[in-house]
Amino acid sequence: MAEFDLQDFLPYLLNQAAETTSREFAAYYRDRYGLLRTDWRVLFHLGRYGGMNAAAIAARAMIHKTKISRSVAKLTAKGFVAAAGDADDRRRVGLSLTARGRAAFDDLAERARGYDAALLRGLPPGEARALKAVLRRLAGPSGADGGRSDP
Amino acid sequence: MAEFDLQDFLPYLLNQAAETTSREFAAYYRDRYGLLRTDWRVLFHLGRYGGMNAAAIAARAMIHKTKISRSVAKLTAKGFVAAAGDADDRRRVGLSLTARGRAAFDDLAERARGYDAALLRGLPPGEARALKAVLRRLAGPSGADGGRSDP
DNA sequence: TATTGTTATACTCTATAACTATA
DNA sequence: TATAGTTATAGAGTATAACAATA
Repeated sequence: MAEFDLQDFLPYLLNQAAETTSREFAAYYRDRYGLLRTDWRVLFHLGRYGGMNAAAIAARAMIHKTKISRSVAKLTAKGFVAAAGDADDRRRVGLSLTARGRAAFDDLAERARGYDAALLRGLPPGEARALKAVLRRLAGPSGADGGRSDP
Repeated sequence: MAEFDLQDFLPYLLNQAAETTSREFAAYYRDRYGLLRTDWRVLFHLGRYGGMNAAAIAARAMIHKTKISRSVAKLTAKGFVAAAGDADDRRRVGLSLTARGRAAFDDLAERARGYDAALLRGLPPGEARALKAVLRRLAGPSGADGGRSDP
């Protein structure tokens, strides 16, 4: 490594790659369904894993509960998500997709899969898997050293 | 690939990895020098490549000129950057680091290098290089297919 | 007292249009 | 007319504190 460049700095590279690769897909769910990033993630979790409450989404998706609260309100207003009271603990709200939400999820999940494949086109399958494994490690609860807690 | 998960979606993985790996370093330049992300990138470019005008930074660093304008104003107010008029074209402003800016750059560049190395600790050097090469390709001016232009 | 979910608030990041002063 | 840089504004993303309702 001769001279250290911004193009050699992993956080910068990751940020640029994340921005570039997100742009087109984000434009799709925005233009087609009026969703923002958190909305799409919440919708995805409910579609992929079935009904759950806000805390469960928060734990699975690493999204703060305040963001989930706002996304759920929006998704409910759009008719994508239905809320049901929990008889055992009335603080909890069971969330699930409506038929319309399910249709949006089916469309978006299929497109996400195709979009992902297109991004990785040209990489041997083994390298693609290795890349994702490294990214999962980097995305884990630590920076260059110690742990971090969800604020 | 059995069931497609958000953890398998490259834009999501990249975003999470970028967030996690940026956090600690961003906290450092924020707490130590009162800088934001764009400020650090502008400072880095001036330190790494020498004096240049705003348009040159914009071209090299993929930062929009409006962001550069604000960062330069801030870096100048902090005494990190000095501006000099261009006799040939008085619209242009030659930017360069002051001694204080140079000291901050030296510190931050060294830390960036060490931070980067720490993030990649555990990866064989060849894999680290391959990772960065893939990220540079993904960060390039295309998403899953066509090109994009700097708005 | 603690937990689930909401509301309020602020800061950061990005995008765009409109402007100025020069050319 | 076109370009270098500035200012204004809005939207999107993130982080925290404080709250109501319930446990």
